Formats: sequence, C-alpha cells, structure tokens
Amino acid sequence: MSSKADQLIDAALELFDERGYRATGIDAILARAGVAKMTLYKHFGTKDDLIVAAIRRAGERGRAEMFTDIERRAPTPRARLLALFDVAETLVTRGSFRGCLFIRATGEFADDDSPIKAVCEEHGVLVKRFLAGLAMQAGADDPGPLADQLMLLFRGVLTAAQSNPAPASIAPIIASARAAASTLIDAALADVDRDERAPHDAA
Amino acid sequence: MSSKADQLIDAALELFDERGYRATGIDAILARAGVAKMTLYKHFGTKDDLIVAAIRRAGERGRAEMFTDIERRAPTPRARLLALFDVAETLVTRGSFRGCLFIRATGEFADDDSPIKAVCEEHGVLVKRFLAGLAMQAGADDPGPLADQLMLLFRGVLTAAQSNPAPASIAPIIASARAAASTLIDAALADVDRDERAPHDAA
DNA sequence: GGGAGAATAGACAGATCGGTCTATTTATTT
DNA sequence: AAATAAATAGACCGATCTGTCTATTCTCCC
Repeated sequence: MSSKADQLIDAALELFDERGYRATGIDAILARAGVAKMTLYKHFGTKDDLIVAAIRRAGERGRAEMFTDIERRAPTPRARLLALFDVAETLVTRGSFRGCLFIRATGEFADDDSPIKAVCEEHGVLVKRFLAGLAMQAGADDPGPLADQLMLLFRGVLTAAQSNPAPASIAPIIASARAAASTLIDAALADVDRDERAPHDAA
Repeated sequence: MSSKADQLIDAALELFDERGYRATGIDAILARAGVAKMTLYKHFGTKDDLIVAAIRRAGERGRAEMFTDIERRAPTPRARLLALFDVAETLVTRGSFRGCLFIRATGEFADDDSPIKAVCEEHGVLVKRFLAGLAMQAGADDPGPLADQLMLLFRGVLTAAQSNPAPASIAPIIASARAAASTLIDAALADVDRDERAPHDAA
C-alpha cells in the first residue's frame, strides 16, 4: 500500500516515458494514478516539482538496480566495468525502450536551469563515480578518464537505441560497445598488468 | 533573398533549439519568421510536417558542415576519423549548446513512428556511412564496428554536453573521447599495421 | 462516537494550443 | 494595364493546458 504521492510519481514516470514530459498532461497522470487533482497540488506544488520528484525517484531506483545488477553479474572490478554493457543491453532490449529518461529530460528542458536538469546531471555524476570506484579497484592509475569513456559508450548505446531500438539494429551496436569497452579497459589497465608482471617497478 | 518556406524553417530551427519542439508554438515561429499563419499552412500542412522539414534541413546542413570540416582539418583517413572529435568540440563549445537536435527530437517523439524519427535515424545512418567510408579508406578489415564505436563516443559527447555544457565539465570528457577514439582506431587497424609490416601473412 | 486531517469530484479560470477561414493587399507575368 | 498567384492580418474555433476553489466524503485515532 503506497502513499498517494508514490502513486502519482509512479504514474507520472510511466507517462513521461510513454509520451514525454511536456506532452503528458496533469489530467492523464491523475487518471492513471487514480488520484484527485487537489491531492497532487497538495503534495507537489507544481507540475515541474512533480517532474523533479519523479526523475529523482527514477534515479534512485535506476542506480540501485544498476549497481546491484553489476555486482551480481560479475565478481571482479574489471569484469564489473564490462558488465555495464550487460545492464545497457537489458535496459535497451526489454521491449518498448523509448530512450533514457534523464537524457530526454535534459533535452526537453534544455534552456532551463531549473532543478530538472540538476537532478539529471547529478544522476550522471553518481553513475560515473560508481564506475570510477570500480576502475580504481581494478587498479587504474587514472580512474576518471576511464569512467568518462565508459559513460560515453553507455550514453551512446542509450541514444542509439532511442533512435532505433529494433534488435537487428541495436544488437551489433551493443556488441561494438562491449568490444570498445574491453579495449579501453585493457588500455587503461595496461600499466597495471605490466606492474603485476614486474612488480619491482611498482610505484 | 530566401523563400517564405526557408524563413519558416530557419525560425523554427532556432526556436526548436532554444525551447524544444513541443514547447515551441506555431505563433512564436510565425513571429520570428515574420510570416503569416496561412503561409505556413500553405507550405507545410501541419506543425509536424514543418518539424520534419526543419530536421531534414538541419541534417543536410549539419552533414555538409561536418564532412567538409573533417576533410579540411585532416588529410589522411585515419586522422579524419579522429577529427570527428574536433567537430564535436566545436559543436559543443560554441556557446549555448543545448543538445543535439536529432537526439532531442527522437526523445520528444519517442512513442511516435512518424517521419520525425525516421529523418533523425536517417541522419545517423548517413553519418555512420561516412565514417565507415573513412575507416575503409584507412584500411580497416571491418569498418562497420569501428564506425559504430566512434558514433557511440560522438553521441556520448553530445549528450554529456547536453547535460552540462560548462567548459570545465565538458573539456576533460572531450579529451577522454579523443583518447578513446585513438585507442579504438589503433585497435581496429592493428592487423593492417601488422600486414603492412609483414604482408606475406595477409589472408 | 466524535473530531481532525486527507482525499475526493468536479466546476471553474485564464491562457495557449494547432488549425481554419475570410477579405484584403502585394507581387508577378503576359 | 490586366490577370493570376502569393502573402497578409486577424478573427475565430474547439480543444487542452496548468492551476484554483468549494463542498463533500472518507479514514483513522483517541
């Protein structure tokens, strides 16, 4: 049994995904949530505030799922960095993928410096931080750039799938992303491997 | 002296970039273009048709600029593949970058299978085809995956900049993208180099 | 059971939306 | 100069938008 606010957020997220943020009217959210209009404006003062709350919720859920999924799929930091693209594949190939909610939000509210963009950017920062942590555990000298590179590939997969999510179109792209990630991880950890082979040279 | 249709497309593109597609009303386009409403509906039957025409125009211009820019910046196929990220840097750092018009369009009209998404996807296909051509000229055995990988990085840069275009935020990301591209190109052309060094081993 | 706070339905406001229509003026062409 | 086509301003339509308000009902706690 969830609170009215939670029902509203869930309904809003569904509709934002299906139709977009601006294209989704308050009334559609109310109808799907089965909640009265005044209840919405009691909990959230504004449609924009509801958008912010919904995106924040999506971020919390998304990161929790992503992080646990990665840790469940692979045991070592190195393998976990690669497992990011298992997550991407799952995300993108579970039917009717319509694009990343965060990228779409920053696209729709591009001129805005409202909290909407801030929440989206924060999500990206937190995901990158997680990847940088894995990269550090894997022994990367400079975890930041490697994390950035994997983020680029990840965002690339999401937007490519947003453009054309058909399996025949996206499957080879995901394969290329995985191969690229593998190459980049190898390159970033090359000196680690060398050090492991010749530890006397370690700093 | 441009036709009324061209004025409308130019005004529409400006406003779509500034405010988004759905957030831009017909009246705002008319006001900026200095054109009467009936003229718009005479040339384009519908707002959606204007959107399609505008995106198609943006694609033609964008590709022409991108391709000539790449060819002007670097002489060899290999260097031209890397120059893609000079283009990205120019795009993203010329003040008030609000995100890629094509990615934003597919995000706003996510559920649609209208011509809007088709035009956006076609643009991606044509850019990839250009990159694959360069990759083939560079001697890649399998130009497709390399082109896909560079597309992923490119899309990644665009969306990262859409989330936060501040120079301090995007500059290191662009640097990481360039480094990643270099590594991936090297990897994709590694056997070419080997063959060049020991051509007797070529298949 | 009675009282307090939530939630309800639905009317309402003001604005804006995409699109149509008419009557008039401008521009071009022969 | 006459005729044909293109563009104009602006009223208008019905629909939809976010947000407000009221009066009623529900729920839960003491």
